[in-house]
Amino acid sequence: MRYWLMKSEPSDVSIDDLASMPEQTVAWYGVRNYQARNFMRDQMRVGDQVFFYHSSCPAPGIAGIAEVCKLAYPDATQFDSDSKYFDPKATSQNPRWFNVDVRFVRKTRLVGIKELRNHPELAGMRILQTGNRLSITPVDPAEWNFVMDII
DNA sequence: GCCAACGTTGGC
DNA sequence: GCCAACGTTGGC
Repeated sequence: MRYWLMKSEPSDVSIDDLASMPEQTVAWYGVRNYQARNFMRDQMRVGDQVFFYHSSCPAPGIAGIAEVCKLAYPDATQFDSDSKYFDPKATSQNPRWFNVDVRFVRKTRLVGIKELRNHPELAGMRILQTGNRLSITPVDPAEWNFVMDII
C-alpha cells in the first residue's frame, strides 16, 4: 500500500464536496500531466491512502484523508468536446489520460503549508519543494505517519 | 495580480 | 533532438 498527496482546488472539489458526493466518491479527472497520470495509471492501487490537499485558495494545506477506491481507467473528459479537458488527440482506442476514483475517509483539521514547512521531518515532501507543480505526489510512509500524528 | 518555476510545443 | 516561446501552476 502506498501513500499519496493529491491537490484539488476547493472551488472545484473540496473535501466537503467529496464527503457529500454519491458514495462519497469522485473520479480524479482532468489530470493533464504525464508524471501525475503515470502515478495514477501505473502505481495506484485500491486502498492506497491519500492526503487531500487544498491548493490555489486562501488557505492551502492538507484538509482530509481519502483513499483510492478504483483502479485507473480512461478519463472521460478527454473525449468530451464541451469539456475544458477535451483532448483532440485522444481516442477511445488510444486514450491518453487516465484517472482513479477516490473515496472520502475523513476530514482533518487544516494543516497549512506554512505549518508543514515548519517541521524538518517533512522537508523532503515534494509539495514543499520550490517550483513543485505536480498535482499528485508520492508520500513517504515516515512523512505520512508524522503528519497523522500532528493532525 | 505578480512572478518563479517548470512542462509542452513546434520550427528548424 | 535542440531550444525559444508560450502557457500553466500555485503560493504569496
